[in-house]
Amino acid sequence: MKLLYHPDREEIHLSSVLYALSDPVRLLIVSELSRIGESACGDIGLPVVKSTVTHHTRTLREAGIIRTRAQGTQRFLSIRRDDLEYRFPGLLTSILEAFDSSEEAAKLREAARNEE
Amino acid sequence: MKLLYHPDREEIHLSSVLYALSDPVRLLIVSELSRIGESACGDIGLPVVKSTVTHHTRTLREAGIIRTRAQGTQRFLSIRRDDLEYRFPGLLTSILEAFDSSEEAAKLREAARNEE
DNA sequence: TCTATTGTTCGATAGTAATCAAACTTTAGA
DNA sequence: TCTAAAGTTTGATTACTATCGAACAATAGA
Repeated sequence: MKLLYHPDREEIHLSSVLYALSDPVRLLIVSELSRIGESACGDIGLPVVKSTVTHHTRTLREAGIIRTRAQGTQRFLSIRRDDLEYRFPGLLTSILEAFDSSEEAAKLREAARNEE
Repeated sequence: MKLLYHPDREEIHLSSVLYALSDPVRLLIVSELSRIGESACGDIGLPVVKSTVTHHTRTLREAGIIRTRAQGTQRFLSIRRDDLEYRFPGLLTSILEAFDSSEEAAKLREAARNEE
């Protein structure tokens, strides 16, 4: 397996983080990780196919938002809370609160349920 | 002159806001507006040509982040603080604090000075 | 060893976007 | 009425991206 690149704490850039979080599917991924904690890709209900999930998780990982840990055939994802809080205090919290109370989140979660 | 579209408070969406703020030049525009208050486009020192500024200010306006007021040949820009705070409490503050203390901001401000 | 599971890679498609230069519009003021 | 100033529009370029399906790789377990 390829080595999974994770940027150093100091190499996490605001514009990349905001870009990564500007996609609804990626917001849903992060919101779910925040809600249920570390999870395998496949355990997160998402309204897109596997290869698209890979694309999004790579975007989030390379932006420094999530950490990917390989175990067997699975990839476990978790939020890099400490690093994000260190770099951008309060940012993730306000974004997730806004997302979780949005219509957009509700619609996506429903789309994900219908895909199952 | 065309009518300038501004989304209603309730039509401001998180992903559009994050997308609009994921561009360094647009972050600089918002940061400058926050620092010096309402300003004409041309009074904000930016490292890009006029037509590109128009593009970026339209993106910010259509995302609901800034308001554009026409007066004479000028367009005065200001941040929609109340609407943003209502929709996404704490978000803009944490983004601007992160940006203002970043290397990225320093570099852009220097590039803008050299363009003058 | 064979197979099912989990996720990645690759190729294609269709859409979007950041940038610039050049031409244009609108307005203020001489 | 002319002209200069401030932005906008348009067209071109270049680059990226969200998505899917199909083929692939790696691993756990029977």
